[in-house]
Amino acid sequence: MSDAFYIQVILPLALRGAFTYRVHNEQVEEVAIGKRVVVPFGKRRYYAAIIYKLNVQPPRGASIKDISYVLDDVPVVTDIQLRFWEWIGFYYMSGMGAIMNAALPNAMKISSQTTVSLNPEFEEYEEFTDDERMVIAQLQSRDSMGVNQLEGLGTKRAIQRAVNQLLKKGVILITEELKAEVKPQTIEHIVLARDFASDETLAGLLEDLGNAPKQFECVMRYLGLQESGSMTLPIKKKQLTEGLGVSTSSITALIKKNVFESIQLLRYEGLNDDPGSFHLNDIQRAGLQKIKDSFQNKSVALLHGVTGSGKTLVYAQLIKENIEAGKQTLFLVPEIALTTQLVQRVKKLIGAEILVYHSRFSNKERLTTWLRLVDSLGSEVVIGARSSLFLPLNNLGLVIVDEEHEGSYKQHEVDPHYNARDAAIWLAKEVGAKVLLGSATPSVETYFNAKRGKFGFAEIQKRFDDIQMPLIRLVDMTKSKKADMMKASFSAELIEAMKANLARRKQIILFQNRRGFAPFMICEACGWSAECTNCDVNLTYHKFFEKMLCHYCGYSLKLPRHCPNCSSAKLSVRGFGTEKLEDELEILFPNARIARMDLDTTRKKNAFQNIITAFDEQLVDILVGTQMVTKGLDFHNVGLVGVMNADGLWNRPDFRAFERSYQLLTQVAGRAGRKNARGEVLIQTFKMDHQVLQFVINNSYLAMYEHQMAERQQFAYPPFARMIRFQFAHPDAKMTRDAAEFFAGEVRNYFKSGVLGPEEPSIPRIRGKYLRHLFLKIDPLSSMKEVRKLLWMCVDKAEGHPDHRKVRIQIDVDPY
DNA sequence: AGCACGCCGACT
DNA sequence: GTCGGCGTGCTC
Repeated sequence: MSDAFYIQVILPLALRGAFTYRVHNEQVEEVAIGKRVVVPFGKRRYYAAIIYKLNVQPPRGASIKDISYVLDDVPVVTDIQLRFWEWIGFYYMSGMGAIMNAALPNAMKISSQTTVSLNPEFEEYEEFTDDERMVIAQLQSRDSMGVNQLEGLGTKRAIQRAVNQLLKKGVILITEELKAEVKPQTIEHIVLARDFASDETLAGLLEDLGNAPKQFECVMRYLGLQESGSMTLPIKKKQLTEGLGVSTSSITALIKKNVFESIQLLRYEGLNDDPGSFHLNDIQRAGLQKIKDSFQNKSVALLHGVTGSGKTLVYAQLIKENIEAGKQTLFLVPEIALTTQLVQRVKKLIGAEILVYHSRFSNKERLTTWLRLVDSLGSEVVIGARSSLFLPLNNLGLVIVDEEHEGSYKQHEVDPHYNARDAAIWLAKEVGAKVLLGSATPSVETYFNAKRGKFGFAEIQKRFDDIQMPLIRLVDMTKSKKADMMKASFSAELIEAMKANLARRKQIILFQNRRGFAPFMICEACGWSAECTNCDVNLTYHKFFEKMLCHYCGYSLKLPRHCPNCSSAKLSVRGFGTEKLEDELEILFPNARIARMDLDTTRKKNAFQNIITAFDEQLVDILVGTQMVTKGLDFHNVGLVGVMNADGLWNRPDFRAFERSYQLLTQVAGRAGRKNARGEVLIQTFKMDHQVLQFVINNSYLAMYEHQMAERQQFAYPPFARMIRFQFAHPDAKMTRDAAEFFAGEVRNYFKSGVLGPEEPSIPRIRGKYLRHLFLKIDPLSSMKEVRKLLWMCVDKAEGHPDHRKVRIQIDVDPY
C-alpha cells in the first residue's frame, strides 16, 4: 500500500458529504487542522476549504484529487470552533459546509474565478457565432477578463456556451485564479531591533546618537512609551510622531540604520484613557450579586429587568470584572442596528476597546477582527449580532445575550437554522464560560429554565432613577368607528394625547407593524387584486417607489392606472402601513417633524443611525416605525407611544403568537417615560378584552407566563416538548404534497404521536415554490441522538424516492 | 451551490 | 440542421 496522506476538508458549500484529498509528501508538514487549503472541486473550480481531519482513510471508489496548496501559516479556525461547528451540525441537523458559510467572514471564503484571455497563437480562419465574435472582440481590447464580467454581455448560458466553444477551438485560454484576497487593516508599528535590546547595547546606541539629537529624542520617546521592563514592544508609528519633536524622517533614518524595524500589525484601538465610573443602585447591585452567586454552580443566569431598569449597568459591571479576570466577553445583540447606541454606552462605562462584528461591517473590518482574535488570549470585548458567536474566541469568560427573547437570534433563511442564544449556552458550557441572558420580557422557555433552577435568576422590577413605569391605556376602536370619531387611522383619544405631548415638546413614537403604504390593491369593478406572480401574497403599495412590491421575493409591479383584468379605473387600496401613516400625520399635524423607520428607510449603511440620532437630538417630533422601534432603543424625551392597531399581532397560527404579542407591546411601551413625568402609552384595538392586552396594561409578565405555561402544557408545546419543523419546497405543487405526505408517513413509523401535518403554511407559495410544513413534537427526555438518527433515515429515504426526490427538505430544529 | 451534459422543441 | 431552454446528476 502506498503511504499517501489524505485529509478531509470542509468546503463552503451546502453539501452533505465529506470530501477527501491527497497531500503530497512535501506538503504534509504544512497541513494542520483549522488551516485553509486550496482544493480543486468539480470541473474547474477551486475553493479554500478548512482542513477538518488529518490522515483519514480515503473513501473507496472515489477518484481523489490532490490539494493545491495550503493557504494559511497558522490555523484560522480553532479546535473549539470545530467542536462547536460539529455540535451545531448535530443539533440543528445541518451540514458542515453550510456552517462554515455562516461562521467565516466572507473574506476568508475564497473561490476561484475563471479568467479568459485570447490564445496568441490562434489563426483567424474559423467561423464564429455572434456570441463568440462578441467574446473575441471584448478580449481583443484587453489582456484578460473574468468570465463573470463576460457573462454580463448576454444571457449567462449563451456566454458560457460561447466561451466553451472558443476554448475547444483553441481560440482562447482559460485560467482559474483565486479572487484577490481582502487584506486585513494594519497599522505601521515601530520596534527596536533586537541588537539594541540590552542595557549595554542600548547605552552604546544612545552614545552613538549623540550628534543626531532628533534621532536620539526619537529613541528616547520610543523607550518612554514602553511598559516597564520591556524594550521591544511595538509602538504605533503615529503614537511616536504625535506631539512634539519626532518626525517621520528621523524614524526612517533609524530604520535605515537598523536601529528600528517597521512592522505591520492588525488594527486595534487600544484602551480608552478615561474609564468612566458608574455605580449601581441597591436593586441593581442585589441583582448583580444574585447573578454572581448563581454562577458559582450554574453556567447560565437570567436577568429579568423591566424596560429602563438599567440592565446595561449590570452587564457593564460583569464585563468589567470579566476583563479584570483576563477573560474575553461576547455581548450578543439581536439587531445590528442596536450596536451603535450600545457600543458608545458600554465603551464609556468600561473604558475598554470594543470590537464590533456584524454583517453591515465591511469584509475588511470583519477579517481584521477575526484575525486579531484568532491568536489572542487577551480580554477583548466583542459586541455583535448572532454570527459573532462564531468568532475565534479562545479565552471566553462571559457571554451576554441581550433581549434574549428576540426571534432574530434564530437564523431563518438558510442552514444552519441555529439559535445564537441556545448555541451560546452550549459553547459557554464547553469552554467553562458563563452566560447571562437579559430581557424585560423573557421567552417562556428561558423563564421556565430559570424557575426550575436550571438557570440562575435575578430580577429588577423597578426602573432606575425613580422613573415610573408608563401608564398604558387601551382605546376601543370598535366604539370609535361606530361613533365616527376616527380621523384617518387615529382615534380621538390618540389625537388628543398627541396634541398634548407636542404642546409640551415631548416626542412621540407610533408603532405600525406593517411597512409600505397599503397592503392590498383591488379593483372595485371586477374584484381583481394585485398579487405576486411568484408568491401567494398580495402586493403592497409603496407610494414612494410608485410600485406594488412583494415583501417575500422582491417582485414589483409599476403602479397600475387601470385594472389589468377589466380596464376599469376604479382601483383602490386597502389597509395601511407605515408609509400611509406618515402621510396621514402630515395632514393631521402639519407642523410636526415626522420621521419613518422601517426596512425601506434603513436599508443604507448609516440610515438607521441617522434616524436615531435625529430623534435623539429632538430634530424629530414623531417617529413612525415597524418592529424596529420596539427594540431596546433608549430615548429620553418620549412622552407618548401609540400602537396603531394591536389586533393581528396575536392572530397568527403560531404557538408563540400570544407570547410575542406580549413582548412586542411591552417593549414598545417601554420606550415611553423619562425623568419627572410618567410616560403614556395608547394601544388602539378592536378587542379590548383580549387577554394579552390585560397582561400588558398591568405589566404582569408572571401572569402571562403562567397563562402560557398552562396552554403549552395542555397542547404539548415547548418547553414541554421539543419541536422540529420540516419544510418541503418545489415548483410543482403535487410533488411537494407527495413528498410531504411520504415523509410524514416515514416519520410516523418511528414516532407514534407528535407528528402534525403536513399542512399548507399560511403563505403556500414563495419564490415560485410550493411549500408544505410538517411539525414533530418530541418528548424532551428522549435521546436527541436517537431522534436525529431516525430523522436522517427518513430524509434519506424521501430524498431517494424516484417520484419526488427533487423536493427540497429543510429542517428547522426549535423553529421560532 | 455551481456546472456541464444531453434531450427536445423552435426557428432559419 | 443548429440554437437555446430546461431537467439531471456529480462534485473527493
